[in-house]
Amino acid sequence: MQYLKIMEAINEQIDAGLLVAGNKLPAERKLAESFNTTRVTLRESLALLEAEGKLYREDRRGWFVSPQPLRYDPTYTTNFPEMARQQGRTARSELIQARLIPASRRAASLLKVPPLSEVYRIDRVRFLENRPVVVVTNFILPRFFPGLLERSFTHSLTTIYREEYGVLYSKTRYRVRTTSLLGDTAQHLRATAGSPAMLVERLNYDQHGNVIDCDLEYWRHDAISIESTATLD
Amino acid sequence: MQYLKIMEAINEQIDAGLLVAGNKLPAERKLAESFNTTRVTLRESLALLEAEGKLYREDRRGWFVSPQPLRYDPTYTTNFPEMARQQGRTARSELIQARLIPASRRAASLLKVPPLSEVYRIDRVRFLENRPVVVVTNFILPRFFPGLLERSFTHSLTTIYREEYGVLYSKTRYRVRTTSLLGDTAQHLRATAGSPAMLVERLNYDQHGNVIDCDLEYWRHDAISIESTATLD
DNA sequence: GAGTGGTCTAGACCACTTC
DNA sequence: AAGTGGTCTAGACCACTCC
Repeated sequence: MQYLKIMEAINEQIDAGLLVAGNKLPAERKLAESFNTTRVTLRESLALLEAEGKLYREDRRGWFVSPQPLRYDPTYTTNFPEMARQQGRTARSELIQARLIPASRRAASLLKVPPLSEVYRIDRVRFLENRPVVVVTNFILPRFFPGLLERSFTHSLTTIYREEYGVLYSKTRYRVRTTSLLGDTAQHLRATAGSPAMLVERLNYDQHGNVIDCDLEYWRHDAISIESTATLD
Repeated sequence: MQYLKIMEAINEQIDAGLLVAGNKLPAERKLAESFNTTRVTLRESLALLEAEGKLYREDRRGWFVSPQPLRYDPTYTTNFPEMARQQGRTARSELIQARLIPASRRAASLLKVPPLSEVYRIDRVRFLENRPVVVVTNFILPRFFPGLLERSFTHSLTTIYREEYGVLYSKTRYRVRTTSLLGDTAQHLRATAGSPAMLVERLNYDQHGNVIDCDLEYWRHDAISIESTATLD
């Protein structure tokens, strides 16, 4: 069980601060040599550290030490840059696309509309300290937001909802699962296909109890820690 | 990218119902041969399906198709067997140990007591349909539950709290992260060291607002889907 | 006892990043 | 142009499970 020993050795170097958050590790061949093993075995150790959220990979670019995860409370409406700012982080979003499309099967089932109904779809990538950490896809019911696509998306969606349409989030239903990154989602996050990820799905209601939109969030799983408080009955 | 194609092929067989939840896959060598590749590449595909939660591994026993995940709402106090029953699942718990010990660093920090304060520690494994899916460790403040260890643990902790000590859960603070299974935890779950996992930490308060206990739950990550509803302000 | 999964070796080629 | 990570091959041995 070499690979466990190598994992522990690298782990200790991280905890001791010899490997700093955000920094790149030496090349795999060099690491393999310094641990006196082959690349295959070394990569097993690295994959383990990736699973634990201590390291992450950028496709073809190498291995990096994971920064602290962002604490994410699904019961808050706070927009993303604001949430990041409260934790002393630097955040920004990039729009991938915003279009009117026939709802995907998953979106239709969440929004409880017939399959292929037209909905707005907005895709964005969000960055923490210039690292892409989450791809967010919103599916939005057009009847509550006529002309939404003509707006600019420089403000957060919640702000546009509130200020231009008088719509407030009042309730959210969320689900969290682990999955892996594939295709475009992986690419936007600079991840290798198959990297472990966290999927957060949310279904949002307005102040009148109507379902207004849902979102699918694919997170680099080391970048997020889901935290919340609940009052029980 | 053979391994993606193999992954898709196996995925389709699962979706088509050719591979049934809970069933074992053919031996790795046979699968490798039938996909005309080597074991190393095949195992990459299997690991990917494991990351997605479609397959799971039992250490040295082979690969199995994952059953539906249990929907887990951290804001409910419902005990585990009851929660499973409501979803038509068969559940049981096994006690690993129950002792009075000096609090670990993590437990002391969560419970906000000095390091090495004495606390009860109760470890249990929980099964769904005879598959071990989660190792739960409770750290309990003894001053609220004198003589707790003399009780039998045939009932759920929440029941003992309520009926024998008049203590009710009123608030819970929870945190969800991905991690990997190591050491004893892995063994209790029949998992290979390094298997992906979901860590749920909870800090529980009684009806007077006192912290009474905390728990660390290491889940086979394919066995759980965290779902909840929140009302926003 | 046969077969299986866990682990490891020692290479190779390619496409991409980086300089 | 050099170096790197992504992917793949073709083996091997051991400890364990299962019959």
